[in-house]
Amino acid sequence: MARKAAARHSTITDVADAAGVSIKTVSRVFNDEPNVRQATRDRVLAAATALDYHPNVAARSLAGRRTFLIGLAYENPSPNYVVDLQTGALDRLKGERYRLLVLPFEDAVAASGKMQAIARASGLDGIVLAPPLCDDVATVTELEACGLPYTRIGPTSGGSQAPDVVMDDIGAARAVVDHLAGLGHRRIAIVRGDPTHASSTARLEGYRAGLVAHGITPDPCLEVVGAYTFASGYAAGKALLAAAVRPTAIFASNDDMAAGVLNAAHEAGVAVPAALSVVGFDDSNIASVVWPRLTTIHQPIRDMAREATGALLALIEDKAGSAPPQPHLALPFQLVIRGSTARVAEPQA
Amino acid sequence: MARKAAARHSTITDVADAAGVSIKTVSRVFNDEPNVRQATRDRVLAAATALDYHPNVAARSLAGRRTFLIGLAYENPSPNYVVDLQTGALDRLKGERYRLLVLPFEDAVAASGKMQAIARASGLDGIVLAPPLCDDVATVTELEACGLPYTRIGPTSGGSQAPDVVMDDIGAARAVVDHLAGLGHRRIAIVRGDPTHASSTARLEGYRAGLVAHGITPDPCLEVVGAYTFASGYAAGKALLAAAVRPTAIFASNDDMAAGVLNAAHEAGVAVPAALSVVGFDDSNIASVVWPRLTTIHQPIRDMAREATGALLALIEDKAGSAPPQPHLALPFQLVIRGSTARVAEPQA
DNA sequence: TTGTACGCGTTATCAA
DNA sequence: TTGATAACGCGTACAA
Repeated sequence: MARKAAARHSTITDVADAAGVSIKTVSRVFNDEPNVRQATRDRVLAAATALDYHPNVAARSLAGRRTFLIGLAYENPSPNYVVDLQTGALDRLKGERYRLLVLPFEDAVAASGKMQAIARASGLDGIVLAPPLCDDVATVTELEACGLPYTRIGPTSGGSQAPDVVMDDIGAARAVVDHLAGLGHRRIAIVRGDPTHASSTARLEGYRAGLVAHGITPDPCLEVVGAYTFASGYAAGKALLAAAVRPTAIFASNDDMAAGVLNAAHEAGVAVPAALSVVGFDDSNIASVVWPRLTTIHQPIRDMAREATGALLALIEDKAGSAPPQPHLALPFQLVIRGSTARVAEPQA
Repeated sequence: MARKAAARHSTITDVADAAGVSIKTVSRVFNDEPNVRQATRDRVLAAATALDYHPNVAARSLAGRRTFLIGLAYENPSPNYVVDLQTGALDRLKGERYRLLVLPFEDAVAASGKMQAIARASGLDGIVLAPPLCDDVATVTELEACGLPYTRIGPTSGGSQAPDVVMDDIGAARAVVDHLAGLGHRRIAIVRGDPTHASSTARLEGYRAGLVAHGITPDPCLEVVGAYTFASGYAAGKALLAAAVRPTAIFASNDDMAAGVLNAAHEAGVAVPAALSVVGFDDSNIASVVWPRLTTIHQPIRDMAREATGALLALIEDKAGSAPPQPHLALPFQLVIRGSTARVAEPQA
């Protein structure tokens, strides 16, 4: 197999010569700078097309001191969530010169303190931090210190000047409890997410507040810890359904765990939603795919990623040092009622 | 908010000065080149650490004529599949200097013929082509012509010199039918995938061959076209179950569609697997999350992506022009039997 | 509106 | 085992 010796690509000089102009003019054309006569511009473009010229990314990066590369850092076990994140970011980048590097981490601890090194090694102009890295203190302070532009998706912790996009997790969890209580449920259990994720705590808080608002005293026995994975939800469901007094409703802190609860219920012969209501969180793909389809909180992950990416671009382009236009953005959640919740069978006193 | 003027990073020159050597020596150290005395190497490394030196990616790319960036191009509606693909590729890249750019396409047609431009605009050293782009003639011939290194995951079409990693789709589909026939099923339906994907055709072929091998005549009424999406599987399931004579088993060409079939069955009050067996394909996350869990074909997507990425690296590094060591690799599938299949209720003559 | 000259931070060549 | 120096292709002052 003869690998052809990849005929050297034409450069800006070639185009300049062919068009009879200086390289600076070619540069102007390709950077949409003003002060180029239309005729000249056309000539350059024609020459470029004829020569199949494409600006060399590396040279541009070196001379321009920017790589047009941004990173998306996350640590999440849910494929649906991850793809939504990526889709949102990529969406915003469409039509821009920026490219996206995905940076999945096994666990946030592994990334802690190494983000700057990673950014430099990868040549990033900026980073979008998704949960739970957005709440990692070491990462945030490091980024803050080295001046690398970054934005955060769904952070809970403060201590950062960076723009972020959030959703009201507490309010959303309350809305879940409202819905359930409205259906007559009083023994409402929660399956928490990974405790190291701030969202896990926020949802627990909203859950408790919701209960209290409905005159129900939070019961520690009804709060079981999961890990945002299907398996952890399954285990939690099994445990909850094996209890002497079963809950009539289970609120899982994400859809994957809710699916696990659903499976546990099926195995135990507990009918959903007739004998047990189940609620998820995220409205990821999985929520519409299990049976019955999950009542859940729609979290606008794509939109959040899109906005966070947009804010990052603004930050990067912002040479003047003027404050970013939208430092903190809150996107609304939405309770999506599907088939996994119903009026409680035997209302309890 | 005072954006700090990002104190200029130290360069190779700084390190060279600090270590009392030439920049070439520093370069040698950072590129693991031989012929550097250990003492010198240590001195350089110490200086680099002290100065917090990180090689500039852009400069390396420009001078070295390689970006250490590879692309992963795909067009797939299933998040699970996509994440598996990415994970496999990233896996292989771990510890390497290469970085990964994800290139999702809305539809292969949009990418057709533009791959080279994209590669150049993104500064790619090479590309991994996942289905269905791996079978796009325009893309392959274009890549072949411009000499950009690429490898393919699961291609069906030939006409390419590039290394690829495949799985025996036909054999896998036959194995599904074998399993079903072994359980006494004779009215076995298939939900096909997107007809523009080569895998769809291969699985259909294996399905038919399997039937014939068991003395069953393929029935066009039992072959319905889907699109590899949950919704299409749901629709297909509804149609199949509404027929006068129902199939006793449905083989969906991927898990997402199988989940759709499952939902249709639940809605129609058809018990799975008691009254209907359902089989998926891929063994993606979704297969273990629905109820009952899906009997399916485990497709080693991560492994395939890992191998294809490895082959790409070999191709890129291969300056000598020697033939790639493993041009075509076939990875084995595996039939995973779970709860969605069972012996047929009323065997038919 | 256009062009000249320099620098960006490496790798590569060749000599020492 | 090391080093001087020329590319690499493009952006940016500054000049014309």
